[in-house]
Amino acid sequence: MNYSVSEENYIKSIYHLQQQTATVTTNSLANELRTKPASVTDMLKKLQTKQLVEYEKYRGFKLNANGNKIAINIVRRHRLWEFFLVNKLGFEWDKVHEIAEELEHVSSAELIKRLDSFLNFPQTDPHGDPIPDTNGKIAFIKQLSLVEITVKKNVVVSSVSNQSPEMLEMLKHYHIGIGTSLKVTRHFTFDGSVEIKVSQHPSCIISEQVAKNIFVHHD
Amino acid sequence: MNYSVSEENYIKSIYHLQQQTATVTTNSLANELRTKPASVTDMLKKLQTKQLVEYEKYRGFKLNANGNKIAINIVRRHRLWEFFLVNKLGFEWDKVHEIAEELEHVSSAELIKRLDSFLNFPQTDPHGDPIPDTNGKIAFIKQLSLVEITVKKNVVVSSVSNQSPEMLEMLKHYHIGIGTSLKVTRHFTFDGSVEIKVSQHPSCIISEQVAKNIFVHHD
DNA sequence: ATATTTTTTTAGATTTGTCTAAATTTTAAT
DNA sequence: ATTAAAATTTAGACAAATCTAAAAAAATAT
Repeated sequence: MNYSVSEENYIKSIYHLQQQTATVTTNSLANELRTKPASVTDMLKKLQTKQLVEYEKYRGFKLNANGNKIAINIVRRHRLWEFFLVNKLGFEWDKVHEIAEELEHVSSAELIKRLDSFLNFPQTDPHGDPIPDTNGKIAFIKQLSLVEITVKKNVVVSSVSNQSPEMLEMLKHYHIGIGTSLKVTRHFTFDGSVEIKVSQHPSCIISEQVAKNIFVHHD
Repeated sequence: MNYSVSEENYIKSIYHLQQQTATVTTNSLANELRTKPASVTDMLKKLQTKQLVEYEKYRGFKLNANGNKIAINIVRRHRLWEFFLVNKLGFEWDKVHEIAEELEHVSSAELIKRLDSFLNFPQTDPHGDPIPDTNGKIAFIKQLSLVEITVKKNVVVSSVSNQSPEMLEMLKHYHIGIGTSLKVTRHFTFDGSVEIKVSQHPSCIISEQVAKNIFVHHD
């Protein structure tokens, strides 16, 4: 089965919202897709007849197994393209989302298979999010944000949850990117800020607001 | 200005048909786009109000300067993607058209700029067709088909006008691809077939029907 | 030159995805 | 437990792109 760009966007958005709340509401989806609740209701009926969602009037909805599989495949395409854009075309990671949003809808499975191979089967996208494999399996990486890390352990930045240009600017300033090794040297309880040490650079202090968005794993 | 996928497909098809006949008819365009003449008339009115075509009722139509610029840009995108698919992802050249047909509508100019640079500013696509530059300039390559070539001159295959899998199969058998050096050793006047010599391979004879589709330039 | 055929356009309908405004249902508040 | 507020759905409309069938114009054949 093939789905329209619009259908795919709905499926993907439901998938993303489900990561936070098991059941998605009409309003939250309308908000995510920058459309109107009435449009969501219309599309949801369609996705229901296509057997992609479980939907009960006034009760919210969630993807069924079938819908989930399709969502994960879209995520896979999206993240592979993001990897391509950053690592082959040299885009900054805050510029690729919009373009990958378009590329992800190109429908050839053979294309994605070859792209994956060309990129050498990457495990994560430029933001550190895992790329689902062909079977839809998503590698789970136990990650903790900088505010949760015990001091003096060596950790590697694995993802950043806020992907705005403003965040990128800060990270550049702190010399932090995906894969950067660092160490938390101190937690300040007053405002929750943390002191970190990135090798080759002097220690610096980052606010709790920023630290919360930086996820790391032990190396 | 941004154009819909459908509009872009119309613009591109008009452009291609114009290569053969200066003025394009409703029927020929409907045929090219596998749609109905009535749909063509509808869209043509739209393209006229958008100032992309010169259109006179019952009289056929052609792209104006503006429409032409847009068409060439679409062709540029299409051919760059074809080059990528063949030379980076390893697709056979007869498999890439359909996929490039989708990729060409991805709208980021920055993407194409970087893709071009990543591919090292290729001059021609995998079928030997020239890739328009950023300004829409298309390198003109004087090409002659094998039936028009004088014997014993070294020539290089620059394009093949029939891009069917059947043709690709034949070309493989003859060890011919874009860039292949060869020499016409004889013309047979009886059926128009030609004998050629590809270095490292024994001479062989190809039918006029095939030879007509193989274009070469002197090296 | 007139009739026939072909091509093109118009008129009206259809599908997809969206919207506004009104109605309905659920949730929260007193 | 009612009432007020919020969320959701329905009803009906609209734009884009397409279609069929009929009408109009142009090309052609006699």
